[in-house]
Amino acid sequence: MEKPPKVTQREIARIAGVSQATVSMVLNDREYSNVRIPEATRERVRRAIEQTTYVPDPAARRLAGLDNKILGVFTYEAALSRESLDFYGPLLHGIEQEAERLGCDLLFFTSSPVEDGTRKLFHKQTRLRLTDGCILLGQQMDSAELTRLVEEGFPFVAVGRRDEPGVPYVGIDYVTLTGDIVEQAVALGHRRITYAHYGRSTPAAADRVAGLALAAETMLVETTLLSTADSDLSEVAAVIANGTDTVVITEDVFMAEALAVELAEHGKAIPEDLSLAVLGDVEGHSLGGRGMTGFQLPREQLAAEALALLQQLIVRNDKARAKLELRTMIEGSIVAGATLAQLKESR
Amino acid sequence: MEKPPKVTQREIARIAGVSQATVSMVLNDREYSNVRIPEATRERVRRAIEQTTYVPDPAARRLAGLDNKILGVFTYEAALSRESLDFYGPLLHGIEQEAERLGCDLLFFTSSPVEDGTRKLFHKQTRLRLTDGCILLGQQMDSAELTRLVEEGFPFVAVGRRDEPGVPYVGIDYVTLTGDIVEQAVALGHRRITYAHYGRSTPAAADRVAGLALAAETMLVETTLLSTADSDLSEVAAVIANGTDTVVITEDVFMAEALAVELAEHGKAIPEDLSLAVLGDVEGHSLGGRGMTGFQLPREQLAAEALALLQQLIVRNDKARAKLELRTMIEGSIVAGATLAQLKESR
DNA sequence: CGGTGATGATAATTCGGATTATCAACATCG
DNA sequence: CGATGTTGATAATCCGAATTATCATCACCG
Repeated sequence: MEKPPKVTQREIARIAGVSQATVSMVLNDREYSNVRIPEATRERVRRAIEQTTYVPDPAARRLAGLDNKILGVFTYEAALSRESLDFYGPLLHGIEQEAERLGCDLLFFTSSPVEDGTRKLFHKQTRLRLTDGCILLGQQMDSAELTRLVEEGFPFVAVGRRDEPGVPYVGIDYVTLTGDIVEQAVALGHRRITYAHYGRSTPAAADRVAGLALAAETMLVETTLLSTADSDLSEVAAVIANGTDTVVITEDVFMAEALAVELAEHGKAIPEDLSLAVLGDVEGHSLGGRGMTGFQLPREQLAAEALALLQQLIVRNDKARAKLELRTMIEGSIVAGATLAQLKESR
Repeated sequence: MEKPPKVTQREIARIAGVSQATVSMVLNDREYSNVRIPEATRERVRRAIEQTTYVPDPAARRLAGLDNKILGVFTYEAALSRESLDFYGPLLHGIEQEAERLGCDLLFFTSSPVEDGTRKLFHKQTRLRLTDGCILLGQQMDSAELTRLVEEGFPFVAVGRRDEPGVPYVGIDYVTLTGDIVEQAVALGHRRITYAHYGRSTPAAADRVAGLALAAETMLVETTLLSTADSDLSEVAAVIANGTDTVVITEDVFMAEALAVELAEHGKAIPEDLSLAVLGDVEGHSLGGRGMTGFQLPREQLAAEALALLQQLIVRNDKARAKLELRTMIEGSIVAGATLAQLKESR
């Protein structure tokens, strides 16, 4: 009751009548330069281990330079709260599944200190180095931190496209998806589109704007950009209601829902008076019983691929690593929905 | 680009012109037996650290016997899948919040091998020892593993009441809650109750049965127990429909929903023909627009208290630890709902 | 019988940081 | 002036496992 004397290799060695080094070699089943251990001895060691409750100390293994089979999961804000789970849930699920497949444990950096509303990856007591590598999730990634990770050669993968050079990532191709939505709007007769967005400067947000601009140019569509960073949502709604654009595209489903309410107050019904599409995942959301037009994003796959890439970065040596494709874009798909409708001739 | 030579205390020492030992002592701001370090030297070391990107290696710290500020989270099945999240979500949220408060990271043992459908805590490569202590979640806890943890003196806390001696836990008082439900039924005129359960042998399941028995005896109520382990749900429904009991209590909300469907086929409406109550959390669930009668369980608080207790087990020395209350029961509350109704006189 | 390999296994070292045991240098006291 | 502190800081160890350097032993060969 008083002493839980932990079992070490030394203890195993004593029992089996061999040296600690022998125990280590049997355990890892390795053949070093000129070391040979006959089956008889190996067996003796194995039996000694079975007699006890020996488990290798992961800290010691790590210190000695071995893999730990621990992958870090860093989120720039709390990931497990009810609200965050909407976004992080599928990602975490994908990560958990893939980690299970790889035989890795997951370390969540919940202790990271919060500065300016976002967690800092590097701090005086970061347990980052305990992991073999790390997955980064969140919109608020800090460029300086990413760059430092690259410089230090620490294995990591960002979920979401990033601009910083050398940063490995797996992202979603919003440019193409956005183009597809515009194409659909055009096919339904629309020529004037308003994009209501948050005015964020993340790569994903930039890609949507870029996709929109590209599609507008190709398909001769006029676009109006309204940012809720400049004016609040009711103002945005007023501008739309008084304008002549026939389609409203929003950055995500939450803005779509809020905007629809505002527009209704201006007497604009969707999709009768105005079509609506969302440049984000719309699964499980609907507007007045109508399915929303938007994206279906393979978040679980996204996360799983990120983890798989991370694993590759960890296990491959430098040469093999150089050949890896560090940046992957994944295709999402369009959810037709019913909020983007044929343009009425009546105009 | 080729060499990320990690910064160690030795390197800091070289820069500051002191010994590694001095660096360590400055970092931990400790005063050993007869060691004194003047402010001037401390400052020199601190500046050297600021010049570099030094961060202590957690593996080395751990090996040297210090706290790691890492708490383990062990679940007996995958916790982050969409279905599991129903149950684990609030618990994990509570854990995350409390961990953040305590400044601890969380290690999820996703690599634990699955045997007989449930994960094993102990295996040849368990990273358990990397953590300062561990939280156990899930219905399927393995008695042998719990006992071994107790024997080894490893700090841990189970979420949910356990029978094994010496196991610290934080659980929900199902006995009292169940009694309250019965009391309510009696107040509404009911005297004959059927309890439909899964026939599990977990402590929580046993507590519900015990609470029911206790209440039945006190309040002179007749109870019938039906287990879906013995017969399937439609049979259970048939027995209930043909019987004379006026209240059905189910073990959880899922069984309640399924049973309600079956009962409807027998022409029994709830609560007109039969009252229904659930011995589990009913938040967010309803039956044909009617709120369910059942429990509201403070899952987040439960998890947070478990983590707080774990932290106490870790930081206190043996003596102080002996005085700790290792077993805590938390009170949930009753959700009145509308599926448990006044008994019609017409009988 | 001395030399040369192959065998089997161990002692010694490393990893990075914490802690203990020791020591040098200088001050103070009687 | 020598004994005794006091200050300041270092060398040496330890933690547990991985790996390298070395060393016995015995067999076989010429």
